[in-house]
Amino acid sequence: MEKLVLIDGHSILNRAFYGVPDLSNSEGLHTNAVYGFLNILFKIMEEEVPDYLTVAFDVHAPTFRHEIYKEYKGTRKPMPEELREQVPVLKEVLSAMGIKMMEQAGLEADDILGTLAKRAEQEGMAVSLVSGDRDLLQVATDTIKIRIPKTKGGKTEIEDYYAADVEARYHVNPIQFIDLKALMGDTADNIPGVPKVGEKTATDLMCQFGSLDNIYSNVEIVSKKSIRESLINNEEIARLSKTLATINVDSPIAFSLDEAKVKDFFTEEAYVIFKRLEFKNLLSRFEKGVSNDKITARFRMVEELSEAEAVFERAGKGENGEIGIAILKDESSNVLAGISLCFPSGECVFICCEGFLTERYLKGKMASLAQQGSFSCGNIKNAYDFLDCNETERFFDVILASYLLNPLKNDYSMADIANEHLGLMIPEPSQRFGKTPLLKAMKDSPKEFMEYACFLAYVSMASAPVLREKLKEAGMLELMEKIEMPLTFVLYDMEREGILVKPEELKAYGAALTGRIAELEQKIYKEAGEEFNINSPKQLGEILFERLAIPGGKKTKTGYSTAADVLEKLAVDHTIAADVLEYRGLAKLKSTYAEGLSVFIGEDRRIHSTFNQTITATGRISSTDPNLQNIPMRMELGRKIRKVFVPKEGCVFMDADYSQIELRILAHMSEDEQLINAYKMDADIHRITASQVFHIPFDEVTDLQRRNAKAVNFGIVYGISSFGLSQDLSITKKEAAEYIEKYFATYPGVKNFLDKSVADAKEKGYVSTLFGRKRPVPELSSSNFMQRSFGERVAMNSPIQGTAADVIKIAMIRVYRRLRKEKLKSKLILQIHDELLIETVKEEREQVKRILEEEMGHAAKLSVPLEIDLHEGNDWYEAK
DNA sequence: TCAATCACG
DNA sequence: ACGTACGTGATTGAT
Repeated sequence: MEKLVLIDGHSILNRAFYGVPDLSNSEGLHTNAVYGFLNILFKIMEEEVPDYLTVAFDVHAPTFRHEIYKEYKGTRKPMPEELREQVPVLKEVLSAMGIKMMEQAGLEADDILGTLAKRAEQEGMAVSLVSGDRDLLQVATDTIKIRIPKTKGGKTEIEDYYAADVEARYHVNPIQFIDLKALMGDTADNIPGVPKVGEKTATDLMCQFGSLDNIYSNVEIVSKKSIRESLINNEEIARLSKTLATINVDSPIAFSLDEAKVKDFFTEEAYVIFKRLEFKNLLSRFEKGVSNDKITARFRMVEELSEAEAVFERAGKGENGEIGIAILKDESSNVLAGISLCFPSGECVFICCEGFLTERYLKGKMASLAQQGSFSCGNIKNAYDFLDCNETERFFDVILASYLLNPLKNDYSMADIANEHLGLMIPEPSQRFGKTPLLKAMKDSPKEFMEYACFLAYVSMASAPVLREKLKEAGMLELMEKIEMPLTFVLYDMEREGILVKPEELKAYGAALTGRIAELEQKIYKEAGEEFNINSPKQLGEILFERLAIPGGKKTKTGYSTAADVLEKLAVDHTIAADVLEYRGLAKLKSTYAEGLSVFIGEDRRIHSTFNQTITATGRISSTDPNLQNIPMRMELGRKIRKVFVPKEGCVFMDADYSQIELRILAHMSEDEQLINAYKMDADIHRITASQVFHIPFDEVTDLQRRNAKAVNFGIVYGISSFGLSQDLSITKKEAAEYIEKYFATYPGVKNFLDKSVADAKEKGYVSTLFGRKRPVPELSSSNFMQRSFGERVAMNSPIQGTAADVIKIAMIRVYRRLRKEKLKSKLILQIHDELLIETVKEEREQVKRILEEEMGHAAKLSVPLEIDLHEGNDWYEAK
């Protein structure tokens, strides 16, 4: 039987766009959607080997659906620019590959596809219809198969539906599926449904009545009153929706099967385009061999002890260049799958953790190997369990390097580095193995796993010199070698140490909240006059602003804002708002802290957070699982949680935080004389600011003036705007603008510096810290005012916040090294942006205190002193 | 998976 | 005129 494959062009392109991570060629053209589309296309072609192929597109022209329903959106919902620009590119590619495309004014792709599918079926052909859109299910039959590609855990899996599969999944046949959709509606296409009817109800109705017509013929026997009424009141809508949802399988289309005949895709023309789009691994399809083959040919698996010995011996002798390594651990069980090594020659082995090659053996070998030679790998912090060695100078973390080169990405992967810095295309592990755990993947497909493991080591080896060169060019090599790399081991050690907590007291803390929460809950229900979910902003908004009709209207795009600042205003006149605020506060403490933290307490009664080094745009570190950088502090009740964090037996906590580090950095970077002098006075900086800005003697500054000055100081660091300041101080925009003007008149150097930062960012596209860390500011070239303003604030803030991050990182490394050098047992265990917490052995108190003062105080040479506040205590509460 | 909220610096 | 402070992460409810 001959076979026709039909593809819904826009819908698959759309899926590919959201399923494939951002990708651009060197011209800055986005290519991820086209790339993803081609991958799906090739996969389908390999599976189906069809005789005919056609891709259908929608046209930018109204269809009959718009004529009968003007709100109809069809598939023309707003498309992000990054996707829109890829549509013509895809068409160009398909045309070069000799693939038949169809589009016709007045018809949607659905109608073309449905019509062609039915015609082909009548001609006795098998049809596969590929779309991301479930609407097409209505044309499924025994010979027309609807194929819906899904990105499941990164892997493209295709769901197939013949008519029987539709029934199995939706309990209705393909024809009934139209009625089902008419009842439910479709937000994407702006097709209205019957209110109160969702998938569940619609399915029940269809099962009972069989069709929309039949439902309305017997509407009086619909059992649920609310549903019955909704159906009766919305009959017109339901019928209209049915018309809109019905695919026209009898469209007037001229179609020549001959043009759709599958030919060889890999034409000269296509080659040129693929090359321009930089689809390197697709290019290989034009040649005999695959380009990755040359690399993978030198990969091999090691399972024998003798072989492993030989590899380690060779690695131990040192090679002419860095050795790439990768440690493959199963995420959930933390069991070692194996280790891969890649020699500078490109020769690469995966040593399987099996038999005589035990975890302990491999660990020992790697640890001794780490004593000498140079290594590169990704996420080295996770490898230190195997390389117990803090000589970070010889190590190079390619993931970290790639973060420094562009700190704005959401994630960093070896596949990404391979693509960006080596021009290779290798699959992400999720694409190879889906959600299968590593250990299982290794057992299921050892060859594939070996290739994956070796690629990790290979990419580390091959990309390290490239990345090092790029860092050098960007002036960030020293930042990498002197700060980021040494910090990896400090963070590793902090994670390993963890912080001791008292589980019983944490539990008691949570229990103490429960009573009051229940009390408030009842009180709020009573005030509202009904029970509802207080945690739902949607329901709360409806209660406050509709049921109780409290003025204070809309704010967010989805509905009413019930954020704290809104409720605080309402609380003056309405007890319920005050109660909700209190409830929220307590609920937050209970869920996030009391209960949230307790699940992270280990068998050693300590919490081991993860400190992430490649998350923030500015260079700060972040803390997750759990986040120990946002433990309550500002409110007394919340602050009490800190009492459960305690030093171990024989220790005290010593906590040191920089005093206004960001403002001091501003003083230094701006070289503003007045501000520098202010800091040399060694007095309350906000009071000095108030005194200088408002021209009042220092001793006569009122609390209000000080508070205002403090807000301005904060505002400056955030990238000042009169609106932001006016919000913070509850004053008018005009008054705020006056404050800012006065501030700038007092500190002209600051104004100059901020202006220069923005101008610099506009010119170069990035801003830099004192230590050379860069942050790109792409928003500055946006045509959108909002985005551009944001870019300006970022340009003002990032050098300051980023330099502060650099400084404390330097301090951490210095403190860490001093503790080791002086052979102290005290441990650095937490960093909270401008603060370090040391679990200090009691006998070492004086030494640790001196170390903190010296190393933090001298971490950077600024034109103003770096002062720290030091506190000691028997728990974290006392030590702050 | 996203939006809203709120904890921290 | 546009409509906002900078940087994070966890929890919750709704889709």
